[in-house]
Amino acid sequence: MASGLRERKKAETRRALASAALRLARELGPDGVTVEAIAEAAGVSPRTFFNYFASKDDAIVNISPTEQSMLLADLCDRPEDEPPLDALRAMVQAAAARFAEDADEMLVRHRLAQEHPSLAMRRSARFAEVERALAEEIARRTGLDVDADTYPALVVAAALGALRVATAVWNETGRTRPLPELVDQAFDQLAAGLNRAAAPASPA
Amino acid sequence: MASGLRERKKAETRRALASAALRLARELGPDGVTVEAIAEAAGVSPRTFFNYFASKDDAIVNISPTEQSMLLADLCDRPEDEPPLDALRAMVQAAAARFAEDADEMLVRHRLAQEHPSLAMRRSARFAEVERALAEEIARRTGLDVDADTYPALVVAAALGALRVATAVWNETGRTRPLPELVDQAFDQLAAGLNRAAAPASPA
DNA sequence: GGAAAGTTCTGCAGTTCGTGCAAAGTTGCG
DNA sequence: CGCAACTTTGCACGAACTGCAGAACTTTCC
Repeated sequence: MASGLRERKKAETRRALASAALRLARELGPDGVTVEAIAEAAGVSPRTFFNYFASKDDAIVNISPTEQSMLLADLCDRPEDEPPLDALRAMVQAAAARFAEDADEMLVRHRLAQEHPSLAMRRSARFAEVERALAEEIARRTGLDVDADTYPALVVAAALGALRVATAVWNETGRTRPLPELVDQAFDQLAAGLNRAAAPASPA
Repeated sequence: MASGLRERKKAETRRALASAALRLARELGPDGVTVEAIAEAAGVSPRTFFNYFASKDDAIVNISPTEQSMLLADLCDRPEDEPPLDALRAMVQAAAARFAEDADEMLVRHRLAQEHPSLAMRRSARFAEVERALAEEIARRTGLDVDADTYPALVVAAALGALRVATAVWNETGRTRPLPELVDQAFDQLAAGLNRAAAPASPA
């Protein structure tokens, strides 16, 4: 079995490194923190840091290693004949639910990314890594060619954009509106052809 | 005036560096080429390289320094009362026309990015930098709050996604269909609410 | 319990990146 | 020419990241 002490220690070390990286980055700025400092704060050697994260920025951004495969798995779980945008909406809602669990860390990361665009870039780049796999699944379902038709990659890009935008608004507005509601609103706008906003609450 | 010899030399050095970076990256792989080699191929000192590009990857990807401001300028040139998605479509068409000018280099970069995801990440990250500015312009036009409403950032994300996807399909299919047509198809799909593909040529 | 096998951690050495600084070289202009 | 503004360059430096090989630890199996 694989649930031994070894697995637990690895997971804990990873969390310790990510958490130390985030804390130090907030205190000193992303450029003020070194890998050596992160490793020391987590109680491991600097060399070990690179057994867990490929780069310093990755540790700060900390896209969970399983988040990407979960996105794909959630999409594949949807019924085959469901319209692509609806299947993707469900997938994004599932991801949003996971985000809401670590709401506090998410907020810190969001603020950091606001001030230091390089982190925002790294973050969105992480999500772009799954785009290809998701687009291939949509292509398979629709019988289209992912390399020759615009639809599969486009609908995936729009869906991940909706996730990104909804999360940003959620963080920016201090969670006055629940994240699932924002995700739904974004997907409603996509489904409506993005023709101007469906006014959520027009001011007097 | 600023159109002296100095300006011309700077532009030429920049092109020499970018072109050397791309050629060497194709021959040796992105990791096999060093800044020192790029600088030598361009006939300048390694130190000078960093006066033109912030990183080695930036030189290979080479998003023209003016491309980002051109996107924003093209959007601002559109009439105020035009529907946002239509204004963005025109902006993307203008960008696509610029892309078509350097079609050959574009193709090499596309192939490199296919094989080395880190370059693709850097590339899309470059485009993400303008998202904020574009979203603010859309927010201004629609009277929405860019931080509190999903619509402005969402429609911009979808439009840039359409540009990215259309360009990818264009490169992938060997330019059998003109880029403007692919861009139009992508925007038609967005305007139609992404509800399955508007079949371009259904198989028998 | 204890040895063998498999893994993770760690130190070390080395390459490359990227930056600050100040001197040297170029260009623009009167 | 001669001064001002700008660009290039060399130097030094810290930090990122990688390969390697041995130490330390877990797991497994007897």
